[in-house]
Amino acid sequence: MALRNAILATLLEGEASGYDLSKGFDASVANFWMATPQQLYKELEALAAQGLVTARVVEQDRRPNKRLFSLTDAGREALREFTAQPAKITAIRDELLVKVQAVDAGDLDAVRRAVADRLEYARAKLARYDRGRARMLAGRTEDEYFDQVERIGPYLTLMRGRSFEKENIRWAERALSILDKRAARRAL
Amino acid sequence: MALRNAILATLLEGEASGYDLSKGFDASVANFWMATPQQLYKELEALAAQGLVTARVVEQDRRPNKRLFSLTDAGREALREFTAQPAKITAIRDELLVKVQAVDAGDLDAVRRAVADRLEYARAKLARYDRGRARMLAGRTEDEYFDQVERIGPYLTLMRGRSFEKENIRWAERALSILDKRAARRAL
DNA sequence: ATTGGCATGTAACCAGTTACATGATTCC
DNA sequence: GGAATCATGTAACTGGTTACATGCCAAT
Repeated sequence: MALRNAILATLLEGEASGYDLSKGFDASVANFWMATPQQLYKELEALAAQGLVTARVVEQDRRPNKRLFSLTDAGREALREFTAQPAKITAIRDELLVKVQAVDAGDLDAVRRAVADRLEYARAKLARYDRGRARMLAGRTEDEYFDQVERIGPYLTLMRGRSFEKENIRWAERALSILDKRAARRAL
Repeated sequence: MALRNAILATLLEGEASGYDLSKGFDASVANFWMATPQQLYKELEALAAQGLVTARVVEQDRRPNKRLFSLTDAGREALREFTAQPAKITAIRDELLVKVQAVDAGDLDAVRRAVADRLEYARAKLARYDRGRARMLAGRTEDEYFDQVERIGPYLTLMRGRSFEKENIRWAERALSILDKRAARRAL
C-alpha cells in the first residue's frame, strides 16, 4: 500500500519497466522511496491486476523483451486519493546512527570507517542530485523554472533529497573529527 | 536483528522497562530508530531468552509492576560485534515526499496541509532536541563537553536528529511558499 | 463520568529482504 | 575469458504494523 503509491507517483513521469523502476528506485536516484527489484516486479503485477496500471510488451533485438507499465485513469484516481489522505509520520531507521549511539561501548575504528563510508556515499549522491537539478533548471532560476513548468513535485522532492545529503556531509565531517579526537585520547 | 541492536544501544544509558523504551522510541526522542510498543515487548522477551539482557521486576505501589531490563556482558559483546560489522545503506521512505512528488496530479490543498503538518511537527521536535542538547552541554561548549564526558555517541546522534529537523523546517517553508504560488496560479 | 497515563502482552496480518533461478549481450 | 548490463521472475523468511485485550490510578 505504501510502495504502491511510490510506483504510481513515479509513473507520472511516463511509462517504465520493472527494470527501469528498479534503477530509479535504487540507491542512486531514490529521493523519497527505496525498493528492491523483487518488490517492484511483484507490486507491478498486483497493480496491473487491480487495473491501476497497464502493461505493454516491447520486443527488442539483442535484448530481452520488456514490459512497459503506464498509469490508467483508475491509477491516477488512486494516486489522487492517496494525496488527499492524512499522512502518517515516517519512521526514521538508520543503522549507522545505531552504531554511532553505541560507539562508546563498540569498535571505535569500525564506526569511524562506517561514518567515512557514509560521507563518501553522501558526496556521490549529492553530485547526482546537483546534476539532476542542473538538468531540470536548464539555466533558468528557480522562480523562472516554477513559472514555466507544469510539474513542481519532482523538483521539490529532489531538493529535499539534496539537502538531506548536504546535512549528511556536514554531520559526518564533524562526527569524524570528534571520533578522531576520541581515538587519540584513548591511545594515551 | 535490527531493532535488537537499537535496543541494546539504548540500554547503554541504563536499565529501562518496555514502557520506558516505548516512550524513548516514540516520535519524541527517537533520533535514530522507531518502534511500536508491541515490537519492543516482543524483542525484549527474545533478548532475555538469548541472555543478552536480564530483567528484574520492580513492584510499585499505586502503579502496575514493571520489568526493568539491563545489558548483560553477552549483550555488550553482541553490541560490540554489531558496531564492527559493515553497515548497509539505509532505505529512505517518506510518505510525505511521495505525496509531494505526486502533487501535480493530486490534491494540492491536502498536500499543502501535509507539508504544513510536517513543518509544525519538525518545529516541536527541534525544540525537544534543543532542550536535550542544553541538558547535555550544561553550559559547557561542545569542545569542553567532549573533553569531559565518557560517552560521545548520544550527543552525535542527537545532533544528527537536530540537523535533520532543521532541514525539514527550511525545506517545508520553501515548499509551502512554492505550493501557495502554484495554488494562486491555478485559481486564475 | 471520562480521558489520559502507566504497564504489559497476544494474534493476525502485511510489507520487505534474501536467496535462488535463467539467459542473452556487451564491454574490458 | 570474465564481469557487468539488460530483463524477468519465484520462494522462503524476517521484520513491522494493526487490532485486540486487561486493569488500576490520577486528574479534570
